[in-house]
Amino acid sequence: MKQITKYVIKNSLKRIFLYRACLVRLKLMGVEKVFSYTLANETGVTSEQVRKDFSEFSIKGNKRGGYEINDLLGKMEDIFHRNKDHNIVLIGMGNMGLALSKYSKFVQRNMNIVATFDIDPFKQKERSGIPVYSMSRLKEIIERFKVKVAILAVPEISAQEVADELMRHGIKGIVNFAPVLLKVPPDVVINNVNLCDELESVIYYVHKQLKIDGFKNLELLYRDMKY
Amino acid sequence: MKQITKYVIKNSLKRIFLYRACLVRLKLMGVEKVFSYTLANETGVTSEQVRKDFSEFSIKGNKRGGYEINDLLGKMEDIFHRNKDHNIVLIGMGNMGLALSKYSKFVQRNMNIVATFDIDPFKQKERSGIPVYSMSRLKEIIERFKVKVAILAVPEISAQEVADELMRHGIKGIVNFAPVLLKVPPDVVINNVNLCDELESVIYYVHKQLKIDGFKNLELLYRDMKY
DNA sequence: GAATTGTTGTGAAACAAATCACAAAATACG
DNA sequence: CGTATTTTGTGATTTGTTTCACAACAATTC
Ligand SMILES: NC(=O)c1ccc[n+]([C@@H]2O[C@H](COP(=O)([O-])OP(=O)(O)OC[C@H]3O[C@@H](n4cnc5c(N)ncnc54)[C@H](O)[C@@H]3O)[C@@H](O)[C@H]2O)c1
Ligand SMILES: NC(=O)c1ccc[n+]([C@@H]2O[C@H](COP(=O)([O-])OP(=O)(O)OC[C@H]3O[C@@H](n4cnc5c(N)ncnc54)[C@H](O)[C@@H]3O)[C@@H](O)[C@H]2O)c1
Repeated sequence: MKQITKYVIKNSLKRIFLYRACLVRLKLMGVEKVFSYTLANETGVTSEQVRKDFSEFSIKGNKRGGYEINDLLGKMEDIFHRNKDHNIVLIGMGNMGLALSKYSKFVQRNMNIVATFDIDPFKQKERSGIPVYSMSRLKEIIERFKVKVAILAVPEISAQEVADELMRHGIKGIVNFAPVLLKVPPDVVINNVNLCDELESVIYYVHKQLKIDGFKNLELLYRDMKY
Repeated sequence: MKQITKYVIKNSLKRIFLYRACLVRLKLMGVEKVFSYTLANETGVTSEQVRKDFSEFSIKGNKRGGYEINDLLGKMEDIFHRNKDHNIVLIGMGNMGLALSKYSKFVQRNMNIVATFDIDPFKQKERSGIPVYSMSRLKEIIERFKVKVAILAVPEISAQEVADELMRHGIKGIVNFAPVLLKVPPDVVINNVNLCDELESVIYYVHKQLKIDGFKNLELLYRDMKY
């Protein structure tokens, strides 16, 4: 049965991403050990939060000694299955698809866009090193590269239809840039990225602050801000 | 004092966005009234949640009669300050910036990218109808158009420096695509969009599901999914 | 090697969000 | 007009998350 299953990324997981980015930076700077409050300062959370998050993912440090950055990063690689490569397909080579296909950070994190697809024959040529195929080759490529995750950058109107096809071929996770809620069975993970909403919510909070500043009522403001 | 102030968009606000998108669709289909459970079904939440959210934003319906779609949309326009236009600047006309500058949905929602900026002289010409200026004209444009919100699509390394400049000229909200935590005073709203993390977390949840499926342990799975 | 210091790890407490349960209101129907 | 039905709105309850407080422990000092 297909239904709407919005996927909400847990805050603790989001924070783990922050810690990792921070650890990578510290490591580059030659640092070898961190304390929970170091990470806390760098990422804008509290040190208890850091330790609680680590405990959720069963990461242990040494009392008084803090955490070994290498150990931590190793643990996190395990958590995120980063020890192996992940093959991704990207559907829709329009403005957004093209930008994403050129984004080097994906590869740096072992996420390889192995192929991209578009319905438009004019777009079906190699672009920035990654092949652009016609939709008819979707099944073949997904199977060949054992792809489980797709990026969907097609127009709103086609998104559900394309998602259905992806799932027929075994895709289990979709990052969806189209501003629609896809209907999928509960075992498929959908992560909706809605950039209009992201921009609009900043406008919302900026306006709220401007208004509140006028009233000198800071309490309300901080209730909606999290560190 | 500059510090890290991550901005977390409230879940209730995110849901209001969902409701609105749904209402717009229903209106196009000629529907005039909705019940909380209609919206709930369409957006994958519960009907109590819909009503609680509405009550948070002091939206009232009529008992038995449900809600008038036009009323609701009007209320929401107020909430999001959509009755007036919002001028936005975009810094960094690389891959991502170019895609964003061409995105028509921003304009449809009264968010106008009035100008874009890039440090690279080769990029400083008109592109897809929007002017691309050199950074030296930032102050002038921000003041002329009373811009309060910016989109930041410059490389990681320059992000903080550019953010500082934006804030010097009065910018109060930033949608930041660079994978760094910007240090800003607490009255500035930062919304970090980290697409690597978004993709990686889908991989994370997909893997978790695959593993859990093997164990036929669904309980754990659903604890991390929210509707 | 005992006392001191600094840091982790985690139960308990406080806080926040979602769900439940139902009274109140509006409408429909006999 | 009164009874049944439907849906809202919201207190009460449950569930989830963050912060607090401190015991446990490792390292350091004397
Ligand atoms: N451009 C942006 O900055 C931006 C920002 C946020 C969200 N989005 C969303 O991302 C999606 C893509 O946006 P865009 O600006 O790249 O649009 P676009 O029109 O430039 O690109 C869409 C691409 O999808 C292809 N396509 C259409 N139907 C298809 C199908 N059935 N199968 C395969 N390919 C198909 C088209 O040929 C085109 O190349 C849209 O849903 C849009 O709302 C875009
Ligand atoms: N391309 C993507 O799909 C993608 C996805 C997610 C995040 N991002 C992030 O978005 C940002 C931009 O990515 P991109 O792929 O467009 O990179 P890019 O290199 O294509 O574009 C960056 C642009 O910023 C300009 N620039 C550099 N320094 C500047 C400065 N000090 N002031 C003004 N302009 C400056 C450059 O001239 C260039 O045009 C990066 O931080 C990247 O990590 C990109």
